[in-house]
Amino acid sequence: MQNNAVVDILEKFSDVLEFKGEVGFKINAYRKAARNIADLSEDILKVWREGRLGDIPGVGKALQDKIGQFLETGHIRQLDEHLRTVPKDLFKLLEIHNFGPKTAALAFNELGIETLEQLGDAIADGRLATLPGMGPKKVENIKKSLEHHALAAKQISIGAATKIVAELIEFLQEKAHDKIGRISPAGSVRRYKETVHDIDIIVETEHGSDVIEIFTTFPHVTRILGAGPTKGSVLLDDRYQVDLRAIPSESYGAAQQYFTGSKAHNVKLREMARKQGYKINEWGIYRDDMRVGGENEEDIYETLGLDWMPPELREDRGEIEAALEKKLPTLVTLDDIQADLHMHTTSSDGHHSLTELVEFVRKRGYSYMAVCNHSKSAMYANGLSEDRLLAEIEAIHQLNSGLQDFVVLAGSEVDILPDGSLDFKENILRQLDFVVASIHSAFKTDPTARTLAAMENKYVDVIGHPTGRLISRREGFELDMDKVIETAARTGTALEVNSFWDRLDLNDINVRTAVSRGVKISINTDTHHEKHLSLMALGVGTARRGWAQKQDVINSFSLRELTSWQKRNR
DNA sequence: GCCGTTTTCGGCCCGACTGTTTTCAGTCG
Repeated sequence: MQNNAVVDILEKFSDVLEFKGEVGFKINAYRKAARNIADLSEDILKVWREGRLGDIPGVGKALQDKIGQFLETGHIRQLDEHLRTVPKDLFKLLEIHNFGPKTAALAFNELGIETLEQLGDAIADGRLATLPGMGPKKVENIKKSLEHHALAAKQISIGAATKIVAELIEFLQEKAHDKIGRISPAGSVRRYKETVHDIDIIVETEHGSDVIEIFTTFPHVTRILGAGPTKGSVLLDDRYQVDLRAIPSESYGAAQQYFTGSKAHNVKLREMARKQGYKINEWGIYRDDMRVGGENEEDIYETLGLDWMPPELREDRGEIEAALEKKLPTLVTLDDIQADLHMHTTSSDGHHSLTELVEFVRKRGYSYMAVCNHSKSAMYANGLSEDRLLAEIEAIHQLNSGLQDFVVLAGSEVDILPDGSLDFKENILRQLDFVVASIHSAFKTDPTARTLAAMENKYVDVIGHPTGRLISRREGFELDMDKVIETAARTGTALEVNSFWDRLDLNDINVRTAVSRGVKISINTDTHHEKHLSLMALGVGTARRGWAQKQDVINSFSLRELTSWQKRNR
């Protein structure tokens, strides 16, 4: 799919326009179009070929032409012309904090600065300080940002971010318990975005300075970026930026709404407020300068005639329109989850024995689970031969006979082989209670056809991590998601939302398309160690971002419901 | 550059903070 490439080039185009001082609305139009293309689950090449580019919101005549040029030739003529007259490394320069497009343009025009090295040199020899409007503090801030740029993590995984948030909230509740009331994550962490840029937390307090002072003493703080009465900003372990905002009670809800975003959601909400004669900011919602709400988040939405909506929906992907029509989905919750259906033990590459794992899972309050160790071709993961698998099935039956109110399903994560066949034959599959089929090798060998073939098998219940992507390391393989979803719907095969922070596969967009077409999903942790069991929250967050409801999620079913859903029983 | 039960032209979200200013531009979220 070229979607990412199109998004990338439109963002570059908008950066160039901004550098050149083009009016903000035009710059915004490019960014808006880029964002809407990023939200597509379809291949943009297909959309273009079918002449439907104009159906994408924010893509008008001019952008249709430019996107078409790019898809046809790999270039946009107008952008290439612009690129001849901007710094060589413009996009890297613009990543430097405190060094925005105006400053970059000034530095380029006056000092010829085109690269990060040249910027560093101009700071060192004092030339940057000679620019108009440039004082010693600005130079110092740019210098620090430039140094920090190499260190800082570009994106933080949601797994790392939620862990940090939990630790920080616990820290503040302990050290500042007499000074704080409500406390909550905000920003993209609260929306369960798969990666986040920084971490936002808001706290209800009348003692902002004190609380922020305490915040800066959190053990992992390696740098204090700012600490005032309403906002503190720190760097943890030289990597993770965390912002804490101290908010008085009457504005807590407005601030929570405001800082949760997304930006696109808030912009649309504020446009709507304007039309209705209201104004929204982080302090409250106002009518003719009179505050009409802001203590609770619901105030903002309800004043505008909308139902409150879960943060995971707030991406301007139709949630505001749905709220207006009172048609918001009732999203699946962590409490709905009754089972974990993809877990490994020491038989293949897990850390716990069968009995240990079952104990850990029971403690989480589930009512059943499936053990799905790797199959024989997964050499690297100590995959089970037929004999070992049959022995494991027997062991699980033994275990079940001694359990009350809990059932262990004998399953397997069966490799989908390069030729599209499964790693176990039907005589084995038939003896399993549950089958996840996954691609683990030969990613370039027609993954779509192999996935479709696996779904035609009546013993395959779930396709594991369908696209094979690893968020920080590799793109998913070329999968025709449209065909996969169509076949999943027809055959009654579920698609996995693998909850590992580096997978989250399917992603939110694909979940949305799948459930809208009647495909079931299975939210699994792929647990190899007891500590992975809590990753379920990330999978549920991703499913919620894809508008999944309880009835869309097979592991929110009772065991009886699950069994009657399985295609082998239909 | 996009878009329309206010508009085919004239709108397009809002505020805080910082540093450099003597009234505001730039950056950020």
